[in-house]
Amino acid sequence: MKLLIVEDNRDLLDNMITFLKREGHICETAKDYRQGFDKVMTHAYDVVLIDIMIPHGDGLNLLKELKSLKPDTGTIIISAKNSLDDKVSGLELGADDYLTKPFQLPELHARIKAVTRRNRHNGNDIVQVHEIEIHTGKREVIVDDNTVGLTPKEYDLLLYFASNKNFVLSKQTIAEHLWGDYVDHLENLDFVYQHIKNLRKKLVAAGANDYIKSVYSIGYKFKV
Amino acid sequence: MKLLIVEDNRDLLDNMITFLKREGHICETAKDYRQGFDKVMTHAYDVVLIDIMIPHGDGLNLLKELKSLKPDTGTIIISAKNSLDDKVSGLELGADDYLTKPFQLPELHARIKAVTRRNRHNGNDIVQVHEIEIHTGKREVIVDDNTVGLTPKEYDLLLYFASNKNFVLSKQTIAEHLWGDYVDHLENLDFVYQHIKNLRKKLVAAGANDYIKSVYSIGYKFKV
DNA sequence: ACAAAACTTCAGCTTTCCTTCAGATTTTCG
DNA sequence: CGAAAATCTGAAGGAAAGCTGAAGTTTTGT
Repeated sequence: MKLLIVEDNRDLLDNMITFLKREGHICETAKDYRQGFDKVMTHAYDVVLIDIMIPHGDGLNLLKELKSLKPDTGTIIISAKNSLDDKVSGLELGADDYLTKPFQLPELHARIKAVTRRNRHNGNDIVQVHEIEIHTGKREVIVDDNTVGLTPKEYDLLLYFASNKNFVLSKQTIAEHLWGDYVDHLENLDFVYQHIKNLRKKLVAAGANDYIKSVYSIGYKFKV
Repeated sequence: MKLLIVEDNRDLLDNMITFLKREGHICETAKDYRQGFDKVMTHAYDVVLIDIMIPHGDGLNLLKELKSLKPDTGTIIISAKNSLDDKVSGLELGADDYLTKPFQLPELHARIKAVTRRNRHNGNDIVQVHEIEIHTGKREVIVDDNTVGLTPKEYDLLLYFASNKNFVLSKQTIAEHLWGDYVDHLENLDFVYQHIKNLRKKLVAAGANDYIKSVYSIGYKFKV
């Protein structure tokens, strides 16, 4: 999952990044309103975490702008104060959840998952494509009652495919979703082949159809 | 899709080209006002990306000239400043969209697609010509509920025809659109015949009429 | 600190697509 | 009608993209 964290407290930011990366997320960061605004306007994230108290403007403003332009982006407000006012205005402005500092990182993670579940998968924990079940809560994939042992990258890849059924995804887009923006500067995206191959092999071995179709010179399509 | 990028920052330009080529687009470039003006006046593009801050003149001027001469060319303004003035004047002068540096390349791509969708296809993702449906998002062509397996060139060719129904397109113009402006220096454009032939054959085999009419000594017309 | 798992790189192989070539067919125009 | 130019066609060669197994590197977990 691709996240943006708008937070100026360096220590907290580092903690969050370390933790969330370990959980398998791609993390981008912004340290103030301006950076946050730029990133938010120019890129798609699954969830944006916004600290209300950030330099150069109000986090609530950023939230408002984000929600008006990209209403289906998940948003979580983070605030130092436990003030009811902030909470109410945050949720009124369209935040999907609200977290008060200090918080436990697993709690944050749980909320991120909950928000995307509500936003992307119609409140459903399980993404199902015919015989393939993706349990997003447990990060587990099941085909015909057998769990398929996927590596993190393979899992992300499958979930990304399943969330974009029947659309052509360029190798570029796929790489960006799984590795982050830095792949733009790479001249070689061949490593994608490996994960496609391994994912295909495991799914087929588990008894699923090979829904991953290659689209010559562009990328792949998860065709159902 | 055929794009022109007017941008003097070499690094940014290279990044954009790499990315957009990977997405299957033909990219032409101009590094200043003069080059941009020449290219724009002498060739046809689906979308022109213009950096406002370019040598030898104002990007907004170029935009104005382009829009007055070829109003249906898609245009996206790129600006380093996050100034409202630029944005307003850019959009007032007829730009179809506006992007602030720094931007993420997928965002750029999304906007290019959005602009052409609005400009060329009446805001529709599906281009339909009688029994032929071109699903631009899925990169899929369907005739009578059967998908037609087209190669990249064939697909581009068909989409180009379908976007220019009933207009005579010269072989030269077609070649420029599919291969880029470098075909100007070629004395032999015979390879176009092949793709026309293959496209015709596949469409007819799928049960469609042969809308591609040859216009002797000129080129072709997609007649509906 | 070690072993296991995951990721990346590399080199060779297969497939798909594009271009070239040579010859046949059609169109135009004197 | 006949010749020249343009177009069409099938087949072959070459180029590019995709696939794969194995080796090397990094990361993870104990």
